[in-house]
Amino acid sequence: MRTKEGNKEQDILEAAIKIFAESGYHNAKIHKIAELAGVATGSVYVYYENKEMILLTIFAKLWDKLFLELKEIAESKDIDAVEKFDMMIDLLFDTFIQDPALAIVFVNEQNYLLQKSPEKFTLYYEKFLDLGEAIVNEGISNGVFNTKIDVKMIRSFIFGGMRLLLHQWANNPDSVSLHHIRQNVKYFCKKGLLN
Amino acid sequence: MRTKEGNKEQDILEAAIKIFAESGYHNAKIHKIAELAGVATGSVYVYYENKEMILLTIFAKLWDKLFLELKEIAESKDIDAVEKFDMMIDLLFDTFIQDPALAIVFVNEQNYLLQKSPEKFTLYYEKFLDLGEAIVNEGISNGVFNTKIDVKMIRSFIFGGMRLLLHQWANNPDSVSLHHIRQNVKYFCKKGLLN
Amino acid sequence: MRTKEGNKEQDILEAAIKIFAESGYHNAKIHKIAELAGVATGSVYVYYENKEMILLTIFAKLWDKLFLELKEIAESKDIDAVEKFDMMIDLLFDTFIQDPALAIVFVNEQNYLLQKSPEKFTLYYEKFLDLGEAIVNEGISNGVFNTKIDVKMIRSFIFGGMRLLLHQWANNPDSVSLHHIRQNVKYFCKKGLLN
Amino acid sequence: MRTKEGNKEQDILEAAIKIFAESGYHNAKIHKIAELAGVATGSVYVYYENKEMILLTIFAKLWDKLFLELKEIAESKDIDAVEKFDMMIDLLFDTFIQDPALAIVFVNEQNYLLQKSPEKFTLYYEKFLDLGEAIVNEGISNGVFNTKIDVKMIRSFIFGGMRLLLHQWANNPDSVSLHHIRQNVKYFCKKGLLN
DNA sequence: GATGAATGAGTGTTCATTCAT
DNA sequence: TATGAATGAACACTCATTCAT
Repeated sequence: MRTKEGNKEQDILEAAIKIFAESGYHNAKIHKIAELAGVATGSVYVYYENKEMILLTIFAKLWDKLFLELKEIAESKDIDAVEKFDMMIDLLFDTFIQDPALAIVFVNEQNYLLQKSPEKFTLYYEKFLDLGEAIVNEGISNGVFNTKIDVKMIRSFIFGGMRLLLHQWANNPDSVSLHHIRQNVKYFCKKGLLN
Repeated sequence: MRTKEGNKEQDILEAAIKIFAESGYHNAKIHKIAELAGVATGSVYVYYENKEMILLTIFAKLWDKLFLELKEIAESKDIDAVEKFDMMIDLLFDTFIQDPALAIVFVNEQNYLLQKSPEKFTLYYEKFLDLGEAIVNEGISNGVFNTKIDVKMIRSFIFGGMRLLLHQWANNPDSVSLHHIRQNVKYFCKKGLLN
Repeated sequence: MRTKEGNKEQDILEAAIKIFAESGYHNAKIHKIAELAGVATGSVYVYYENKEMILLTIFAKLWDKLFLELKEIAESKDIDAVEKFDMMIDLLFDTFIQDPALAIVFVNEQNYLLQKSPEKFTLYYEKFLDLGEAIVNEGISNGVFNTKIDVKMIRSFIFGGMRLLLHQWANNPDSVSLHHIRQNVKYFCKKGLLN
Repeated sequence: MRTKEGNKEQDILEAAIKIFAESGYHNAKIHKIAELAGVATGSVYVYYENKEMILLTIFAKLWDKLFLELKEIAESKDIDAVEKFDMMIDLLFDTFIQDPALAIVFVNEQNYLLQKSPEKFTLYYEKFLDLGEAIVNEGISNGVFNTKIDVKMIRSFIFGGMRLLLHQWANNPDSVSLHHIRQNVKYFCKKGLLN
């Protein structure tokens, strides 16, 4: 039989990220993804049920990775809540710094997926946000973060703020230093959160 | 007095906001917009060059309105910077509270437009953000806001955070009180900004 | 507005009959039908929901016409059952003699439709067969047709026999005289039916 | 002894009959046939050149079998023509009673093959019909069947009639007794044929 | 301006067939 | 022989846009 040489499944996913980032999900053509991945058009459908499943897989893998890494941070015993918060911000920035195209797809298409197939999707990302919430709650319990804020709300606020900054950076990586963005976000958020 | 034609132009725009909110820009059908507006499909093209121009017009009007209202706030002599900041937050929330469908379109499609036709679009929205920046800078000059933050960055951060909260609210208006969101945002941001 | 000139709906149907007859329903291409009808591909879908609906419409019109004409025959007071039977045979032959392509489509695709969408289809054709059955029953009541046969069965038998003969004729109209076929069918069936 | 390979060839054929009966030839998927046969998709092509050859093989085997059995009947010295006719009808009914799926394929796809590849196909089935014709001619020579009918025509008529009845039965075997169908067909045909 | 029938380029998806192993 | 991953040509159907009236 003709066997997989290399990893077509992964090649297709990476090609899709690039094409989705360039043209947006709705204007991306399957045959362009196949071309970039170096496979035949039909092969895309050997690995993915349809176009939407490609997008869903991109997000599932992203959120899974983020969740697992944040989990390790959140469960560390010898790190205080403030530092954990810092590390969470770093985790997000570091993830996208390594793959700006992924950052663009993430920023542009997350809402679409959320509206189109919430049932397949919400889980992945709620789990991540829940961990972030836990970190802030830990800080509140320890008396370092103040009690006046609604954590569920602020976690979304911070997430949304970072998303937009990432978007601006991913579309024009040379105009701002990601390090600078990161410092500002940390400073601003911690000032808002600390007692 | 608005002529009959003027009404159609507006009817189409309002219908488009609803349809775009429901289905997303890319899945919205022109004939559905025409139907909802009570005009023939072809009439849409009497008033708008093409589909994208409808979306662009929605955003242009929105940002224009926001800009003009924020300008009035920013230019008031007898209001201090902190209060101006509060009023800016209120302006955004009040605008979208009156038209949740508009809020959804705004949140979901802003990025698309920004990427697709930045030349036609960026102006509108930069002008608004510039005013917001000016308010914060005023606070810094007056010594009430701290100097450690990069205002350009934080204006985007705050904007992105509010956008996501609005999105969650617009999709499920009953789950959270907009008043509650607003209080939290104000509290968190001012704590982050104040000296 | 661009109005229908001529009768595109009918043109498409006639083109479809020809293309279906030539290539069979499954190998017929919509764009070939459009081409033959002298319209754009998309126009086919202005008049017909999809490919299957074209086929269904062909059959619906055919059976409707046959039913109405047979009804007139069946209800005539001054014609005896044997003559009505003759006229029924003539009706079928005359219909297809006028449109051999229709005969081919009818013979080749009736089974497919019957299996694929019986709910939309059976009605039309059952009504025709019921009338044929009534004619034979009338002959039985009058004592001219014999009582040993199951009319429901024989009506299908005769129908199937005629269908195959029509098929052979439609595919090769010059090889046999339809008049000859008709005489034989009438002779054979009446001999089988008469007391 | 059948080799393993021989079994696969047969397994595929039997699976194809079932799948063709269920979905129709054009909607049948090769991979479904392979699955049902318990072989890999590619193996189908080890035994059959292509999809059409599978169908052709089904018919070739069927007509071959029918031909051989009818030949034995036709050549019997001590059976008269009328009885031979009866036996021919029985042969057809008995064949399909044993394999209703085959009956469905036979009825639905015979026309398609006839049109698509007459050169590869007509032979098989003409030979069978010729034998049937010979039986009727024998009856005519012997003076038991009447001379007014065109035998070539009536053989098709009878064949077409039986085909439709078989189709109705195969699709709904419980609604009618095949025995009953058979009696009616024999009675009707012989009455039509006899002097 | 207003209409809506007509257009036709465009694309996601299917699936018979191939072929390296 | 046997496999099943890989292929890519093919096509039904969509829909933004046009334009004759």
